[in-house]
Amino acid sequence: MAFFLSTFTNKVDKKGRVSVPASFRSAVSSSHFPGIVVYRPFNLPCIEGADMTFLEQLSDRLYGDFGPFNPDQMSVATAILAGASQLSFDPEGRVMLPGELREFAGVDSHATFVGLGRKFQIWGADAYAAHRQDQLAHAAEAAPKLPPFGGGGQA
Amino acid sequence: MAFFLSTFTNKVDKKGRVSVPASFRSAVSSSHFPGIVVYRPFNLPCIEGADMTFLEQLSDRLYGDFGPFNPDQMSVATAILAGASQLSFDPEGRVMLPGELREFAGVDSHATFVGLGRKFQIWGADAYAAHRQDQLAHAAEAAPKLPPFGGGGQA
DNA sequence: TATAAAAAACCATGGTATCCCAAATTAGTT
DNA sequence: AACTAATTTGGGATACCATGGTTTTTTATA
Repeated sequence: MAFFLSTFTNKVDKKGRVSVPASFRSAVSSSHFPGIVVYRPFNLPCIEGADMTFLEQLSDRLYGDFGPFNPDQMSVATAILAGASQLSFDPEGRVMLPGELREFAGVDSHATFVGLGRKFQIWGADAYAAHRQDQLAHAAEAAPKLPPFGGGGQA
Repeated sequence: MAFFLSTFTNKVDKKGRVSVPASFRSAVSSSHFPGIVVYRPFNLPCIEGADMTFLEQLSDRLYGDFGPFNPDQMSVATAILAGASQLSFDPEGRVMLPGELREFAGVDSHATFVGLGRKFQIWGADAYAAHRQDQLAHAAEAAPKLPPFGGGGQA
């Protein structure tokens, strides 16, 4: 499955197109759907994205464990899948971000792509600066509280 | 098998025709039956749909899990399979929703297609807004109870 | 068989997204 | 520093999609 690293800020043109960072594009290129999938996260004012495999796994896992008619499963499916969009690349590697998500995340002239491993986030350039400060401060005190990783080593 | 994402609201014209979102159409195009199958769900005032493969798989699973003469199996089969309709597309990609289901779901001037992975729902535009609020609230408390899946957590 | 009603095919249109080509910027090399 | 390659950005032309209406075919009814 795709893996996303690093941070990139690209322009949003007046048609609403944004270049997806080249390294993100090559990360999803081997996926079933050659593009990205974006959705609205529960708690943060940003756009979240991943490759299609990520969402298919989520969906199939939910259906598989509970059958297609479990209320808990359906609510999570509705929350994430219903608000998600498949975005395919144009020949230059750009996508069109859905207007609803752009508004929600406050992405207007610039979009900041933030690699977070199996998924990534897209922020309005200004909102991200503040968010990053928060996260750095929080991480310093959260890290010692994490349980040990399975293999004994650390990432 | 077909995979449905995102939410689209389309108009129902006075003849009862609705455009099925293009991405849903291409999702079912490789299926055995080149159209959608709709049925009345158990608990929700909406129409549910999927591709033919989904229903076949549901049927196989019912028979497999319960045997072909189990009362539970029969009631589920009767509820879903017996009331299901195959809808094929007109040359422009529209279908006619069965009147009975439209009434049941309160679908009149607009139909909201909600992608939920392997299946989707069709709601009256107004009823869906309320439902989505419920689902988001419910999902927030249901999500932590779900088992983790590969990739390191959900939104 | 004739007629009405319904369903299906056909055609036309506005709006939007996508493609295609080209320029500008950035990164990497020699 | 100069050159080359890759990536990002911009804009005009094109294709696609949702929608509305008209005509033809089918089905049901008298």
